[in-house]
Amino acid sequence: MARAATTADAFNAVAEPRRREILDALTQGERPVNELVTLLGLAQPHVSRHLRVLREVGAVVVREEGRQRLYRLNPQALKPIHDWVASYQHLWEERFDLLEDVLGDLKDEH
Amino acid sequence: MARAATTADAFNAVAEPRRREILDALTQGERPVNELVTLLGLAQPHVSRHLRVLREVGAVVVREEGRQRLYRLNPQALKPIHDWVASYQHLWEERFDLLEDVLGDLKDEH
DNA sequence: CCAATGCATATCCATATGGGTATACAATTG
DNA sequence: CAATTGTATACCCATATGGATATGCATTGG
Repeated sequence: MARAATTADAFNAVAEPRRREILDALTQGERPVNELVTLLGLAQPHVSRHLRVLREVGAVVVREEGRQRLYRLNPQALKPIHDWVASYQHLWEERFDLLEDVLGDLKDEH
Repeated sequence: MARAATTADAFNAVAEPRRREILDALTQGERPVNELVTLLGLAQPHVSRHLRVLREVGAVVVREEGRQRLYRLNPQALKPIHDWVASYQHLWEERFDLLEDVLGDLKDEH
């Protein structure tokens, strides 16, 4: 049951490096599958499958144009990830605050 | 080759819902394994394994105290994820800008 | 209408992984 | 020292999944 039914989840979709590459490529704008194949250096069927996963979690949207399928980024799908990680942000930033406090104390001692 | 050698990667560690639960629980502070077992309602071996994955990507740190192992959150490990998603943030916020523009235009027409 | 092009899907193989259960171990307690 | 407690590991099983390759389809060009 490797990663139970988590597939349809943005976190999982983005856990795959290739899929992040695809999303990164799409920040430049809409692209046909073929272009992504060239960019990623992957076999076309693989790219199509990754795109399918991304589609299923809503991270990309397709548009048909002739025999091409133009994929476009749908950034909103990444918001849940952002929200989750953002709730941890203050935790690693507190470190800085603590460090600054310590440095401040050291200064005061002189 | 399911998710090739990605295991030692924060994105992958966090793709598992249970592991996010563990991290969420640790935001309250250091906790022994047993407590996490109770909190998650998972078998102890599973919790230990999830903790191992989290340890391997540096998301948690262990401290031995008697026969207990106290796990503590290491939020810095999540920063790469935050950085990556953050680079998409302006993309979904632009939507709001666009919407506001449209609303503004509608207003101007009246 | 036939060949070519652009994609999606199906199938096969190998492997990573999650849950279950048993077990090994170290530290603590009596 | 024996029993108990807290964890980590080892195994087994089922399944999700990534890459490879073949193939099915629809659109387009000659």
